[in-house]
Amino acid sequence: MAESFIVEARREQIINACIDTLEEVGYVKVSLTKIARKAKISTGLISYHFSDKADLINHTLIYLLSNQLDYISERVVGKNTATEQLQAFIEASIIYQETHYKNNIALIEIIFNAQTSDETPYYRITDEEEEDHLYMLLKDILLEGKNKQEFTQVFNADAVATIIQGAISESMLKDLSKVDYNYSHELIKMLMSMIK
Amino acid sequence: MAESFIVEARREQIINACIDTLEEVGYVKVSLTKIARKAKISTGLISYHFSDKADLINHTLIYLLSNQLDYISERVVGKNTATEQLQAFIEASIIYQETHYKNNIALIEIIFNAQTSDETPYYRITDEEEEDHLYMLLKDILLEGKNKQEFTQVFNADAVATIIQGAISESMLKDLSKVDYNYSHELIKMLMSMIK
DNA sequence: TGGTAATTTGATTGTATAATCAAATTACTA
DNA sequence: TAGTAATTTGATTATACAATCAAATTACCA
Repeated sequence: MAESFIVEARREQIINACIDTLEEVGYVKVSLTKIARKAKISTGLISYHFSDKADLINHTLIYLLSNQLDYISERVVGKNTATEQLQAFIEASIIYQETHYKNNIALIEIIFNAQTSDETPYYRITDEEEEDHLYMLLKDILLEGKNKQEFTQVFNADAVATIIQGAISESMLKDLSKVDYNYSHELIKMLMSMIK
Repeated sequence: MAESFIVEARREQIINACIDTLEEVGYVKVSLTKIARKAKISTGLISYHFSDKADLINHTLIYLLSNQLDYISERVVGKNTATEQLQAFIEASIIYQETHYKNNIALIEIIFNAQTSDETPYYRITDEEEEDHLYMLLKDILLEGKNKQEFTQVFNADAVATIIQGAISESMLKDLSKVDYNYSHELIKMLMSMIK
């Protein structure tokens, strides 16, 4: 359907304006008026395509998460050993942050501010249904490495996956370009001495 | 001065009401009216004691940070070896999160939302003047351990300090009580195999 | 080409907000 | 005790916002 194409293009345009505005002014000051101005459309048009502000934010979150997941998993699959996969996972995660700065800021702004309809902030949700795909991918790599005897140290895969995710997130908040060492490289080196 | 005492007590009361309200409704929905209601005072009184909303948030942030720093450093000093100090640092950090849940939520809400007068979010500030006291404490422990040959592996203290801070922050977002392993214990074990 | 449905506008409505301030109350001092 | 300063109230002001909707415009099909 031609209409479906127009609708999809418009929705994506609005989502991108939402990302830009989030990066510029932050979640607290984001408004439909500002998003509309950024997209050069009227405010009513946003309401036509999204049921309300929360709906727009939700779709923006989904868009950002799937972008990030695609980028990283593309670079992990195809690697043969768990060691190479783990290395690719870390490198891709950190490079994604550097090359998709705007997306990352928008993601942080949403995760630390948006709330579900029952007022629970997203960051306080414990993934009951294991919906954190990146976490699952990471844990699978660790378990596979254990199975195949690539990683010979005794370690708890959940704990190590959490440590790795934390180490990656933390680097998001530091300006790595202003640092005199290669964080990605250091992190991989340290990790290997932990599990190999 | 008697007035100074009253003023200090009132300011602390308002700061505590601010923390409670942040934890309950989140930064986006926090308002002077709600904080005043929580403290059972009028809105005007907040304006009398703080120049504006940003000023109140700033003082609340300072209060939260110094509380956390005091708690952790109290448990680190007195330990004799760098190994013990590092262990105490990690244990205290994680226990603080579990026992001061409300403070931690309020801290997250502020750091990921408040902005300086030139609109820069706090979390995007690169600590130019090394004002992150916890980071400095952690890095000092690592360097001391290196100096005293307690930590014999080759490692970059900045990178490892960042990894540790990330691993601790990440655990803040997981409900550790719903996990079947001792994260604090696993983290320390993994770390020691990295640096010892 | 004409007509219907989809898309888009922008003005309007109701609500929440931060900050101000005159007036009331309380604390302190001489 | 009287008077002055500090503290506190709550109504008011100005501003920003999300959501709605009638009207205008555009796309599509027969």
